[in-house]
Parts: sequence; structure tokens; C-alpha cells
Amino acid sequence: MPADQPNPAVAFAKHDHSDCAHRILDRAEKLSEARGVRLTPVRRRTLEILLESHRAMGAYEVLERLAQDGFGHQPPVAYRALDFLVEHGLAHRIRRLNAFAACMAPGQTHNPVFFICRACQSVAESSTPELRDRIDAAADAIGFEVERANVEALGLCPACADREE
Amino acid sequence: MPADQPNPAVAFAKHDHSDCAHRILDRAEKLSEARGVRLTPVRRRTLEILLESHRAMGAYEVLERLAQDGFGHQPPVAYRALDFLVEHGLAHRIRRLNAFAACMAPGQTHNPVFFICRACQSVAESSTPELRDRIDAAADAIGFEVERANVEALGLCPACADREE
DNA sequence: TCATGTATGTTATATCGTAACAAGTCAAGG
DNA sequence: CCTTGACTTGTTACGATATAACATACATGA
Ligand SMILES: [Zn+2]
Ligand SMILES: [Zn+2]
Ligand SMILES: [Zn+2]
Ligand SMILES: [Zn+2]
Repeated sequence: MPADQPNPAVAFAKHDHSDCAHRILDRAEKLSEARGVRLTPVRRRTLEILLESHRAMGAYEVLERLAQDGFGHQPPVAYRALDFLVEHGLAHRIRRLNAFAACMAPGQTHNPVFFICRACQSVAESSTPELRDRIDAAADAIGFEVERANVEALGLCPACADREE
Repeated sequence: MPADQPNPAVAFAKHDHSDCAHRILDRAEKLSEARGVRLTPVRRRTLEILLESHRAMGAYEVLERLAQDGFGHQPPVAYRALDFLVEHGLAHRIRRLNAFAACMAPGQTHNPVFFICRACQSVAESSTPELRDRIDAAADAIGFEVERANVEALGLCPACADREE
């Protein structure tokens, strides 16, 4: 596993998270540069906000933070920035929560599985190509062409599982 | 494959769909009876509406149909019936579409994967236990306890893929 | 400089979902 | 038969999520 491939377990463990955040922001800058797209102030700030924790955040929660920082106060401000991040693989949409989370492995082709703790709302992203292979196999069997696949697992993170019992 | 285990490919193919619908309605009646829950008129009608096609339907679309049939006109009427069906495994929630689809294999323990055609909105449900095993394995690796997993693949069904080119 | 594409911001509205309460149904026990 | 309690259906009202449409600003290169 390369150095910049984070261990998904870290999302549920105590760790120097500002380190995660800085590493990923740097990577986001470089990726945007390389692709010729602009990581503008709102977009960058939006990513920073998502990176403040391993939780998923709703668009309105992000918006509130952006507004405090002097950006616009209306929903499209947040949705546009979030859509940009999602489109460029810098964030993911967590559909079960109607929320967004920073991607923890931007730039790497990954078929993410999201593990969502129903108690503390933290989200871990694990990269599992074999899973995608299985989905493609099932799709082939019925002649379906998969363009994107989304896997979300709901349950309890280690800490919250301990706490329940 | 047992006779009552439908081929997921059928969702995307021409077939006698009223046959699907009747078979599943019968099964739903029996399952409800066996579990001591009541498949009341609204609930049954809601399932019938979902079963009219292999598409997913939004709650408000279902509500409109229920209202035409003399049931209540307010959102909770539809949401309650749909929640009942989902809770008892007679329907599934398709999160990517904010919509609901009848379960095509009610009563069987299944770890469904949904194949959603982005062109014609039809949904096929495929049952793939190995997939769940993969998810559980990835979860184990980080100490996460999976309670429910949701897999949704977006793409093109065979017919729509042909039509695109 | 000026045309062009892109980004940001606003108003307004669409779409999806739920809380809270009232009224009706139904079966079990007195 | 009548009460009681669990459940079901219906309503009003509201909350939460998301987008359309348009105006303004800003970059970038002819
Ligand atoms: Zn971290
Ligand atoms: Zn947790
Ligand atoms: Zn059918
Ligand atoms: Zn199709």
C-alpha cells in the first residue's frame, strides 16, 4: 500500500487528523492544477470544511459555514462547490445520509465502499476493486453496462460498538 | 434456481409482466399472513402500483395514484404504506433516485444489488450473497459491524445501450 | 480592449420527507 | 353487548433537501 493510500480504519480511530486534511488538500491542489480546473476559494474552503472531520455533512451545514466565512448565503453556493468536488473526485455523496464527505484517496481510481456509523455518523471509505468486479460480473449476466456503482454499509464503528455493549 | 426465484434479466426484457405482478402479490399476501402483519387495502394497492412496471417510483407519484383510487391525498399516506412495504421486505428504497421499487424476491433472504438504467429508469434486482461477503470482509478489516448494506449500480440496460449506439 | 467562457451570487420555487394530532377500525376480555 | 387498547388511516402544518433562472463579476486569450 503506497504511503498516500490511507488506511480506512483511521477514520474510526484517534489520529492526527489535521495531517489527513493537509495531505489531502495538497493533493487536491495538485490534481486540480494537473487537470486544468480551478480550485477556487469557495471550493477549497468547502473541501477544508468537509475535511475537518471524518463525518459526512449536509449541504446546508456546509452552507452555514461558508456563509460565516464571507461566502454566499444561498443553497446554490454550497451545492455548486460540492458538485464540483464530487465531479472531480475530491468528495463523495453519501446518499443514505443526503450528505457529503471528503474523499480520502483523491486521484486514485477507487471503487469506494462507505462504512457509515449510525451512532456517530463517521464515514470510512475503503477501496475494494474486487467488489466492483463482482458487481460487473452480475451486471454482465443480465447485459447491463455499469457506469457507476455505489456501495454504502450502515452499522457501528468499533468505538460505538464497544459503547453499545 | 427455484421457480419462484426470478431471473433479474427479466426486468430489462419484454415479458408477461402481469405474471410477475400476480406471483409477487400472492407471495406478499402469504408472507404477511405468516408474519401476522396486515396487508391492508392501501398497502396492497401501493404494492400493486409499484408492481405495474419494473421502474422505481417516487413517493409523490405513488401518492397521486393512491389519491385517484380514493385513498388519502397527503404525503404520510404514501410514506406510511411504502415504509411498511420496505420494513417487511416487500419493496426497496432506491436511494439514488429517491424512489421505491417492489421487491422481486420477497421472503428470500437476499442481498440485493440494484441495476438502475439512467435512460429508462427501470430497475433490476439481483441477489448476490458473495458481494455481501466481500463487504463484510472489508468491514472486518477495520472492525466495523455491518447491519445493512446497499449496492446501487447506475448505467444502461441492454435495450437502452443498443439505442445509444 | 473586447469577446468568451466560467464562476459567484441572488430570488424564487420545486421536490422530498416527517411531526403531531384526530378519527376510525378491530379484536380480546369483562 | 360493551369497553379497552393496539393499530391504522386521515389531516394540517412544517422541515429538509435540491434546482431553475437570471444578474453580476472575473479570468483569459484573440
Ligand atoms: Zn483523519
Ligand atoms: Zn461510531
Ligand atoms: Zn416483470
Ligand atoms: Zn433502459
